[in-house]
Amino acid sequence: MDLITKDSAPPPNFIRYIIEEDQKTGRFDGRVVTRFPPEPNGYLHIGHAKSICVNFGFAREFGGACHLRFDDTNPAKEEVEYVDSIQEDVHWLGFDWGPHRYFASDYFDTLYGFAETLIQKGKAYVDSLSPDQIREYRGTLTEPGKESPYRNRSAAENLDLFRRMRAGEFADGEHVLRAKIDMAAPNILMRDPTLYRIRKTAHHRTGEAWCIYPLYDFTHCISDSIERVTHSLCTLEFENNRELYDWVLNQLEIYHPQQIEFARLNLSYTVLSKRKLIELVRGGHVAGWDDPRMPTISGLRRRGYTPESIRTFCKRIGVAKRDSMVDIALLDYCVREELNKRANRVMGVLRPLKVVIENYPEDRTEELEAINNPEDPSAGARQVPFSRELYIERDDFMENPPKKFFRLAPGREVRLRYAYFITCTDVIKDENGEATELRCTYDPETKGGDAPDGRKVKATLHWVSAPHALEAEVRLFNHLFLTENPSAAKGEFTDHLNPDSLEILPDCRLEPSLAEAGPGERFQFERLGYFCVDKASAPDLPIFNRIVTLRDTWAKIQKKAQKG
RNA sequence: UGGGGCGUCGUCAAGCGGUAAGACACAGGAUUUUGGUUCCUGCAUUCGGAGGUUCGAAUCCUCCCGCCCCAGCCA
Repeated sequence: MDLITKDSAPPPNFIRYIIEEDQKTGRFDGRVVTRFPPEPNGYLHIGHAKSICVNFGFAREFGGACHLRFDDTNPAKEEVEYVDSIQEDVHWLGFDWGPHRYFASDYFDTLYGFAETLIQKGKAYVDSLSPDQIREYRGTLTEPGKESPYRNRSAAENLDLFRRMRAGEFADGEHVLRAKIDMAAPNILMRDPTLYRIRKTAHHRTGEAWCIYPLYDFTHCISDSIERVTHSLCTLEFENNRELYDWVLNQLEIYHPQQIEFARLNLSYTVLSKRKLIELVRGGHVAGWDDPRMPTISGLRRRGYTPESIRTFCKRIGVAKRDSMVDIALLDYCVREELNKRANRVMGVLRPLKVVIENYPEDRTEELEAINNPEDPSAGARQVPFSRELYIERDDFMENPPKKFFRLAPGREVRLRYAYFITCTDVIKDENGEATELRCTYDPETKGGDAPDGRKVKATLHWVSAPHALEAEVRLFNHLFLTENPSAAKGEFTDHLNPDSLEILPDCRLEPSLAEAGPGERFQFERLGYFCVDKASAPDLPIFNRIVTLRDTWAKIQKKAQKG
């Protein structure tokens, strides 16, 4: 089912205005070509999802194309593992680049040729300063830099040196190729930026073919040009690079796309920088890139988020130039919204409390009908077994209930969903005074959940028949960080990790129909939240991940009461 | 103190000279065999600040203030 086409039109934003204007004036011959250019040096996260939705979204909206291009110009950091995961994630999100999959490394020959062109035009030179010297010569934010003594080598000498760089005659760092622009430029990026460096490192695609590699500013604009990209959409931190982007293409006098910058996504209670994400993985703070607490696409996928909900989220946050921090509650809302319509309901008890119905026959089992999804009549109904011994949620019983607690308590009558009204008659406790078992009676007249005499109860509880229950492990996830913006907080961002971000409940009891559920299947556990069968789940040890809780008014009331 | 950007509700975000959309969050209420869903209702006399132009300004001008980015042979 392609839900993408059903997505309603996104709200207006400044980039659409630009594209619409270009369409009107016939700029780029009415074409719209965008690109998503990840460097294969890490896993994609929800910040990338925004960029993917923006780029593929505009392409689709205007009947154009969006290229997937791997920006693989730094062999030291890049690996095939990452290109595989990136492709999987983009597809999973629901986007298709069709035949347009490219690698910057495919352009190495062309790039090299353009570099020689620049040299011949006197617009690039081989510099032999050390990295430290280059830094010193660059000047500072307020002081101009000074020119390298090698800046005025002849074109012939530069060409010779550059060819010998390529031939491997020099060691790493001995020479670089630099653009000859202006060492006094107020934009530091224009102070003779480095175009090529020597790196005697094997590349994941080109192997040993090269020992010099082009840098981003030289590669990106030319790659866009080669691919006839029209609108090169990137994040705000590249605003300073635009001047250089334009400079290179102007010197080369080749096709010239327009670079447009928008704000990257920041999400509360998590981090979205590759460096920090890598640190979480390598530091063992999470179980891996696809740990369900991670904001990576693979983490969200394993957790149970749907691609549709992530797309909806990206549409709702909009596209603008303002630095912002989006409330993660909006992401929660987007999944709930979708799963409410799509997920079948089921009953599962996370923290079991035994209940014995004293007046219910010991040898009896009834099959009760339960509706699969009240939001979707076509989802039908199922049978759920009921018997004398049940489990209910510990939180659904209180011996000394406060004012607004409507659930089970001594002497109180409540409804068991789709079953009967029961009344608690006795509480059996352990030596610590902890309730271990409830003795109850049921009213046979209330089968199905309605009392013929019209009497009401204030609560309906979920339950599972003890002898029929499926034992399972359930993993609850909470915010990875305790603070809204860990990157801005004092100390190391890892100081702010939430010690309770993962809670494993090893002894849960679920209704038997769940035995059929396979990895990736999602359900609403009534009154609790949405859950997804984990990829490591097995018949002998079913594992469910909590995607997100249901909205919980009772929890709010409790919190308010606590604050007093 | 150089250059490039950005400042509209708690959080995102429309608005582009005609008198502040929408969403999330939050707060009430109704319906409910999920304290879920759904449904109502409320929530910026004001757009970083101060001046100015105009019949009229969030939108135009001036000055000021605040925040972000740039000194990798990373992207």
